[in-house]
Parts: sequence; C-alpha cells; structure tokens
Amino acid sequence: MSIPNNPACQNCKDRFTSIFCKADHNNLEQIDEAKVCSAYKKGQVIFHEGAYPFGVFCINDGKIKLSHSGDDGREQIVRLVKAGDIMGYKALLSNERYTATATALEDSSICFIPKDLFLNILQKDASLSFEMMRILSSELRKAELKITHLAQKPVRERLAETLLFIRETYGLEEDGSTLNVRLSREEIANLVGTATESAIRLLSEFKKDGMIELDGKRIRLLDVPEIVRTANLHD
Amino acid sequence: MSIPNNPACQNCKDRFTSIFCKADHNNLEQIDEAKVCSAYKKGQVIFHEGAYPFGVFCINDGKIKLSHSGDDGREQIVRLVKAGDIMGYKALLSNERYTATATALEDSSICFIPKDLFLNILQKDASLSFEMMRILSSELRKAELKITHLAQKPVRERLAETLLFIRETYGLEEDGSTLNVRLSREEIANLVGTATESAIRLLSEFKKDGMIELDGKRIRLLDVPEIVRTANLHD
DNA sequence: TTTTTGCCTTGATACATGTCATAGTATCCC
DNA sequence: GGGATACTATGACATGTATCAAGGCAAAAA
Repeated sequence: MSIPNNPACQNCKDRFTSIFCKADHNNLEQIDEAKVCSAYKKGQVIFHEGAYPFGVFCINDGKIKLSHSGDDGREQIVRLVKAGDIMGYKALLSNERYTATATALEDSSICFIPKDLFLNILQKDASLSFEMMRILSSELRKAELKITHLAQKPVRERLAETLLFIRETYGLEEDGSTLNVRLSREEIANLVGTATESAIRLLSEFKKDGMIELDGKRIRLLDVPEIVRTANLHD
Repeated sequence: MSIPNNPACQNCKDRFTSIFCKADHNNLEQIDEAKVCSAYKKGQVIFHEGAYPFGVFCINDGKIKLSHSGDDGREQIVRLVKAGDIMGYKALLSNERYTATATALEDSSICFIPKDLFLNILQKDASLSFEMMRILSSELRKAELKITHLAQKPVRERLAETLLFIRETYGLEEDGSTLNVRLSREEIANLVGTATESAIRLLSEFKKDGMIELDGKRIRLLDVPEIVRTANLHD
C-alpha cells in the first residue's frame, strides 16, 4: 500500500505555511512523534468515502483530489489539495464517516496524525483551533460560491473559472504559463460539473480563441485577462 | 429599523439546543450582558452581502434565509436559519466581508453578540470553539453534497430533495404534513437552483402525482416515501 | 366596490448541454 | 515491439431547462 518514510515535521518544507505553523512548539513535537508518513503512488486512494476516520492527513508533498461519487457513479471533485494542506478533518470533527474519497493526482508523501492526538491538541491549543476555524470558514465560503455558480452560470464560464482556480491552487510551471498539474479531461469536467465531452469541446473552443494552448494534459494559459472575462467574475 | 427587547439568554427557549449550550456558564453571562436583541419584520434585511461584520447573530425566534446574489442579480439561497442557530460567524472567523445577505422570512427576534466578545470567548472556551468547528464541518459537508447534486441531478430530483430539506429544517405544522414555513415560488426556485417557472411546473406535477398538495404558499407533503424516491437519495 | 400590484400558472419556443456513436491518438504493459 | 487499454476528439441527436409572453388569481390599497 504505502512506503513509510518519516521526515521530521521540522524538516517539512511546508510547516511554515500549514495550519501547524500556528501550533504551540510543544504540541508540534508531540505530533512529530506520533505521526506516520507514507508515500502514495499516483492514482492511489488515501481514504474512501464511507470509511471511518482515524486521524487527519497532512500533505508533505504532492497533489490530491477530494471527490464525491454521485448516485450514477460519476464523480464530483470538491477540493484540490496541495502540499501544506490537511485533509480528513471534516469527518473527524463532525464525527462522521468520510463524505469524500481522496485520490493522489501524482506521487505524494503524506503524513497521518492520529485522531486522539489531533483532537486532544485542538482542545488545548486555542490558536491552532482558531486556525482550524479559519480554514473551515474559508472552505465553506468557497463551497457556497461554487453552489451559486453551479446554479447560475453556464458551463463555458465555469470552465474558465475552473482554469483560474487550478492556477490559483497549484500555480504555474517555470515557463510562467503552464498549469502545474496534469488532469484528465474527465477530471476537469468533474471539477466543473459537466460532461467530459462538453469540457473537451469548450477547451477546444478556448484554444481556437487563443486563450489557451493544449498539449495532451498540458494546459497553457495564454490570455489570462480573456479567461477572466470569460469566467465573468465580479463578485 | 428594529425594536430592541432584551430577553435574558437564560430565558431563551433555544439555549439548550444552540451552540451556547456548550459554553461555560461564566461566558454565557458575559454574552448575556453584552448582547442586544432586536425584532425584525418579515422581509427585513439583517445584514448585507459585502458589508463588514461586527458580531454574530443568534436567532431567538423566527426564520431567516441566507442568500448570495449572482452576477445577473438572481439570488441563490445557501442556507435556511432557524431559532437557536447562529449566523454571520463565517465572515467573522475568516475576517472578511459578508458573502451572503440575511433576510427575515417572517417576523423574527434576533440577538447580536459583538465581535470582540465572541472571538475572545472563543479563544478561552475550548468546548465552545469545538462546537463551532462541528457546526462549520457540518455546514461544509452539506454544502459539498449540494455541489454534487447541483452538478449531477436533474431539477426534478433536486426539488424533491429541497422539499425534504425544508421539512428537516423547519419541521411540519400541527397537522403533521404542512411545511412550517411560507416561501414564494421564486424562493423555492432559488433554493433548488432553477428558474421560477420550472419550480412551479414541477410542483404542479408533484401535485398531479399526489405527492403534495398546494394551497398558496402552503405546501402539504402527502406522500413522503414517494418524494424520497423522487429525490433519488442514497448517498 | 374597483383598481392596483404582486405573485402564480401555463403555453410556446429556443438553446445549451447531456448522451450516444465512432474514430483517432496516446499510453501502458507483457 | 505490438496489442490492449484508456483517453481524447468530433459529429449527430435528443431533451431538459431557461426564457419569453400572456393571462389568471388573490391580497392589498384606494
């Protein structure tokens, strides 16, 4: 399943940007001792919708998608996770089973922090729990915005918005224009909330209009202002 | 604007079910002293999207809708609030402006708790902040489910689901079948995420199929199992 | 009462988007 | 390398839904 390799949290390159940068030094050491770090291959599932949570996951390196699977089996991607982010906290906090499945989008290194320890520290460390609330609020804000856009915006606008969202989340490669992640057309569609064919067709249109360039799963954003205009963002 | 009347939190009929039932008695007294309770008329706006938050609101009595207004001005209702619930915490916690507008669905009595006090107590009171995290997690879970359904389910199923959601939130009247809230067709549509005419048409169909009965804004759920089946719920 | 106003309802129509089918293309793996 | 598998692409088509338009009904105002 996963190859253990345990870098210290002190060495974790994202410890300054992650939620744990807010944590008390003391607590951080406890986490460091108890955590288990594992390597996951691209496509591997970290946790499954419906399973019971035993802790939270902290991304050391890599990219993860969190997705619901609808009745008909089609997946809806609800979040993209990057290094420094944590995941699995929602189920833990509401004491329910996972409502989403976490799948590695590329080879990733992920730390696991046991439930009891995490909840325990959360009780003691006010600034950590405040940071947790901030994260939850921010996720909720994004989710509500997405609800509004799904209900009101056409697919074309949502696709443009999604491209910008991917850029915001994973950034660009060294060339300054290529999205720094490889997603299948189906995954893009499941992020937008549309059929794969529709996503493909619209991506082709964007390309024809000179907004983007396509090279397999490589997507280059050529004309960001025009993409912003297409996304019709002003709220 | 609003008629002040200040019942003690001790008398608040929902203090046992609200978030504050978790709070320390000491802190509850502080809140009781600082809070300001006001009456709002049906249709009145409690806070506006884009405004800066100065505190949280706790519903003493009444019903509120929280809605985003999309680019084209159409509203999307993102949450229904009832007595005992709090609102406005998201903006406060993430230190941003309100992303939604709160409007009274009926005459309501609402307490206002100043920002500083609330955040202060949240820092000190671990069990209150844990409850806050639980609420946020639960809201986030609901929002993500709604995203999946908006993306994947047809309007007919979503409407059935919405009827069940309203029942869950506001309950039924004494007759045991009438939804205990009066919403316009437009509001129902904005909850479902569809056009008003579509909502009306489908409600008529539901009526013709014997699932519901319509009497103005009164909606009676006659055949709940069939509504559940129509909503196609099994996730 | 009559008028006004705001909602509700229904029909006709157009369009966006999903679905199905087919073929081309890359990718993986033995 | 070659065959299998998965992904991408495009066309044809069906249909769910939004939009536009017009009329009905009921509550509120004059």
